[in-house]
Amino acid sequence: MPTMKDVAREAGVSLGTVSNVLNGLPTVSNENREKVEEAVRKLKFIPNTAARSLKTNSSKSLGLSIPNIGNPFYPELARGAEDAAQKAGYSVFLCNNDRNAEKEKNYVRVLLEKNVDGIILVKPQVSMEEMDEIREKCGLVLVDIDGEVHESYDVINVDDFGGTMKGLELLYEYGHIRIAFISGSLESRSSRSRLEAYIRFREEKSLPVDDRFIKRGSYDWYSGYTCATELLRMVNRPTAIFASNDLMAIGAMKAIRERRMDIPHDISVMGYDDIDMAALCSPQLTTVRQPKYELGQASVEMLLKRLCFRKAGVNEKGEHLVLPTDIIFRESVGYAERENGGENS
Amino acid sequence: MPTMKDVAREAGVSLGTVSNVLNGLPTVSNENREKVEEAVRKLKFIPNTAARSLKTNSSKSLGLSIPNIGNPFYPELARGAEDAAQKAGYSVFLCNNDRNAEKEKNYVRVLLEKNVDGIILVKPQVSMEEMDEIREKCGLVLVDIDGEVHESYDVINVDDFGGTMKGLELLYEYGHIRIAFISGSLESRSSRSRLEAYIRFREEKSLPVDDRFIKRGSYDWYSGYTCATELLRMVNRPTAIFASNDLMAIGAMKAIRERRMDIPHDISVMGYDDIDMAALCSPQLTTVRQPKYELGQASVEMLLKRLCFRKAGVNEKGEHLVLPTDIIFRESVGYAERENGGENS
DNA sequence: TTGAAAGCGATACCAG
DNA sequence: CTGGTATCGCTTTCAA
Repeated sequence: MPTMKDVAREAGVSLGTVSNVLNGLPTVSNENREKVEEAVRKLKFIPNTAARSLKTNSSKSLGLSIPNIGNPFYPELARGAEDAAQKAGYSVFLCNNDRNAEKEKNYVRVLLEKNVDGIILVKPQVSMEEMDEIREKCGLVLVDIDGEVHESYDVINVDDFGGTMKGLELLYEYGHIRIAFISGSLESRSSRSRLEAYIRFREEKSLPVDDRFIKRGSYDWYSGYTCATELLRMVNRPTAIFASNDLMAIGAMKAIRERRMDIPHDISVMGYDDIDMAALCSPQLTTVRQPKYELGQASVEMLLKRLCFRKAGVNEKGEHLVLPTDIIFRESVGYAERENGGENS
Repeated sequence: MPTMKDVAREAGVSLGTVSNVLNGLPTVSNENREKVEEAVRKLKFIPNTAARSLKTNSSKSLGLSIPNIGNPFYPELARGAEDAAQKAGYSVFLCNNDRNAEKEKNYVRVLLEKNVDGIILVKPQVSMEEMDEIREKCGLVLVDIDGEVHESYDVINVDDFGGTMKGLELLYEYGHIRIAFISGSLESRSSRSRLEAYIRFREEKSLPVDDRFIKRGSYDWYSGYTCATELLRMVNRPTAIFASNDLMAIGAMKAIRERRMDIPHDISVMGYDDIDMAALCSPQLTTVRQPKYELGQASVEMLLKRLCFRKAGVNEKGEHLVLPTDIIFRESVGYAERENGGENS
């Protein structure tokens, strides 16, 4: 492996000059620049990032910790992050923690050892103290956090409350009153926000809240399947099911089809996320779209901004971003049957 | 950020001793060991990998280049790779190249700069010369390669030919003769193997090869959809469709349903890969399972083995592994209608 | 504009 | 068993 020294020798200039050329400093004569570039090509020189990193104390790499790469939501987010990072000359370590706090902690440690310049924690599970420790060593951006956090932190969330409201509003416009809600595991803020929106919505519309219409799943398709099965067995069953994510909505549709009911004629289904599968299943799923790619992109951009501040020594206060959602109307939502229309009167 | 020097001072020992403790060398007195460990804890010391990497010329990290993280096949592979790497104390850089040769080349460069110990190229597009250059600098494992490659390379493929044969055999056992085949883009070895298997199968069973039954898709669901649409418009349409991947099979099912036909009663569909979605769609897709997770795992293990050889200076010849496939029988395949049974006689 | 030299933080060798 | 020290490849003063 040729080093800069070899390049310098080959080009007949000094080490410093090679460095200046490589870093694009204008303070090099054209003649020397060409000689160096020539030598670089000839030797197939590749700079050693470890050495640079050691000297500059910056590795030009970021860490991205996500809960579950098996959920199609996250690869999309990761791709957004990766693209944004690459554009800025950074690489990213993708860490899949399987929603396991231990694993997450472990990865953080590894990332810190790798000397990453910053870390993005999606659905972080580490404690406040640990976050503070991380921030002492590198930049930190929190995505989809549970609970409140000091305003000095950089945070990005998606507007779960608003998105759920919009989704429920759509069902309401289609005449649905008996709307069931399949929630995700309530440990996470986003799950709670969605559930809160459901409850608030019923209050605002003065609809009775029947607790039997609220089911608790765990974001995998099978839990959607079982929750829906219970819902369908009720004597006065719902005319619409709002699931907290698409995977559960798809599981619910499966349960519905197995009971030989038609979607959306007999019952409407609405999901959340807009994963690829939502457009692929049949009927195609009407859903609340989360800006997945943009989320990844925005977190990296926010992190990069933070790194600038840190380098400049400014202690800019934390940014708090909330990304909006859209409704994607497809086939799985239709008008409620008349017979159910008067339920509430 | 505390360094080993700080730890040494805090513990009242020398730098060398700290290093020995950190690396678990037995040549340290218990007393000193404890003093050092105490100091490490107190200072929250985290070793700097860049420095270590510079000295040892090993970064304890690997690069994994995949074609498309949006295809659910690859996250699964990536997870297998990551788990195996982590177990051995390695981290992995995930690089998504969007099936773009330029991007892939770029990533290879970045990985080399990062001083990764090895690179796994899935569906590599780089030239032979470039591969050789990579091998000069670090370990290299090729997964799912196109065409032949020198036997000194480490290669892992999945048994596409055999898997396709098994799948077609199943359809045959269910009485299907008029089997259509939707291929992927033929630039890749795996696609070609699957198509070759189809042709061979027809020869072996002495079935006529009707070229209109062979469609060429591009591995995304929409191409499966359009190919199937054409197939269904034929006067003497197929009784079964074998798609080269699940995404296309699912697209095909969509086309079939839109024509109000029943699966598998009117037509059977078979996929390839066994992505999560295959169990989720309805009817559930019968498919040829690829060992995705195992593929990632095996590539890392092979790479690690190669790294051992390299370190030891041995030039062990390349390993060539072919992973087997399974048939996953679900709902989308059924018996062919009698009327078609005699087609071939 | 260029070159020489001092480190960055760890490892590993060798003398004690 | 321990401590001192050269070294990895690069960046970054500082003098020439």
